[in-house]
Amino acid sequence: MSAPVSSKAPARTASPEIRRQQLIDATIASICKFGISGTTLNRVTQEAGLSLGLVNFHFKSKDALLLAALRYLADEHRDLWINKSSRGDLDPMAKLRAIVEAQFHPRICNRRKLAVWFAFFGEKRHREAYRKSSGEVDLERQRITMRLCAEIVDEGGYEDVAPDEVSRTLEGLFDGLWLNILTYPDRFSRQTALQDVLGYLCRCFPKHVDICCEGLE
Amino acid sequence: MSAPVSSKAPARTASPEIRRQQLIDATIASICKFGISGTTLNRVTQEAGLSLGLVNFHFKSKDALLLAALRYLADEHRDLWINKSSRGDLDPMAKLRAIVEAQFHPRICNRRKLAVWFAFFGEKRHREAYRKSSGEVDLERQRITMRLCAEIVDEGGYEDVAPDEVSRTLEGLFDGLWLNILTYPDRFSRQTALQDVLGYLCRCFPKHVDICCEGLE
DNA sequence: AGGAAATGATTGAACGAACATTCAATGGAG
DNA sequence: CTCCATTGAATGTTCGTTCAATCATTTCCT
Repeated sequence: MSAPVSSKAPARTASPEIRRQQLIDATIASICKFGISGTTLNRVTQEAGLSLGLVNFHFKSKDALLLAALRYLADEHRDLWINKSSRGDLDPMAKLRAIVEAQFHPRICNRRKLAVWFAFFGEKRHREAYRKSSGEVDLERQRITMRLCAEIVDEGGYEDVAPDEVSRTLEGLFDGLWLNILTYPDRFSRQTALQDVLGYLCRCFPKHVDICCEGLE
Repeated sequence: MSAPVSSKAPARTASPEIRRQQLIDATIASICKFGISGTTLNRVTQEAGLSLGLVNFHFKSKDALLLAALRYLADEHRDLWINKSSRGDLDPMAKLRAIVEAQFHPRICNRRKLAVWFAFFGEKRHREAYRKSSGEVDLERQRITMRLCAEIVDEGGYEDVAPDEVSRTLEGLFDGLWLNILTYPDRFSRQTALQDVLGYLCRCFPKHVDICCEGLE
């Protein structure tokens, strides 16, 4: 009856890993609602149901907590496309499409998480923290899309397509459509964004149209 | 000799209009360096060479100052394309190109001002202020590009081009390329951005290629 | 196994720095 | 003299960080 290890026992004390994740989740929720400057340690710990002092125990400082939240999102995003884009059984266009779909996957592309990305983009100080922490992921993705485009150009003999131009355009589309989904959700959605990016790729690589545009509309 | 109205007289007192513009300029400079949350009234007035109390005299509050700075940028931006896009002597593609060129005009597309845009995008509270203050400008531009695309489609008989898709893609490219220019200036520049957007339009409207891509590369 | 020390996790009050805003006093122009 | 612009010290609030005290769990000894 007084079983202490019951399934619903809230566990007064828990492992650092669990507490760190709880705090990261609460930080993401708080940044979405109040922005980085409005995210106080009081709010984060309240959202997590923990006490104020825990943040500086499990993290060194507020900045360290913010960076941990950013790193968590960056890793979650990268995991979504890095596997498919290196699988040997997929052709270049399928890999490229996998990267695009990862960009607008519901787990990544939702108001809660988009708000965090743009919170870091919004101030020079945090933007530089972002570059140091996750800039390599962006560069890696751009390099991969550029290489995939080069392979597709070879396959299809697209002489008028410059892989570096396409890769830059894709990077621009990813961020810009994210921002518009966040700011104008009534005009931009995950679905229209996916359609627009794949539509662009269809114009670049029309002979691959059956691959890149299947299942749309 | 003791001329009081000399050219270099710093003018201890000035008209509200001048003071307001001084404070707006200083605010833009401060937001670029320190972000919105790092923009204190002390820093703004110090940057402007004025005293602390002047802000709440010429503006109601810090928020009102921020909104005035945003409105100033939005108007400056809109002025750059609204005229050309409604001139009767230009064909649709020339108008469309004028809008694209305004987006990456040096007066608009520089680190100082891009930083302010994304400062407002970075937090829910400021993002909503942006929507109320400048959201209509974005909607207006998207409507115009959509209408221009429809006219170009009629001209060229482009049956496979959907104007709403192109207008959404352009909006995405504008914001996303801005962000990448701000974050990765070594990989993205005004020049490459202009080239990439016009390159996209060339793929949509290949029969207008001579118009939209002239003078590039 | 029983219990006591040791280790680790948790709490929230207290502190000092930074901030927006107020306002009484001062300055200068007309 | 009157009115408007200007000044900057003072005020009250908010926030990150610290830390001594408390609680829970593990370890180790008998």
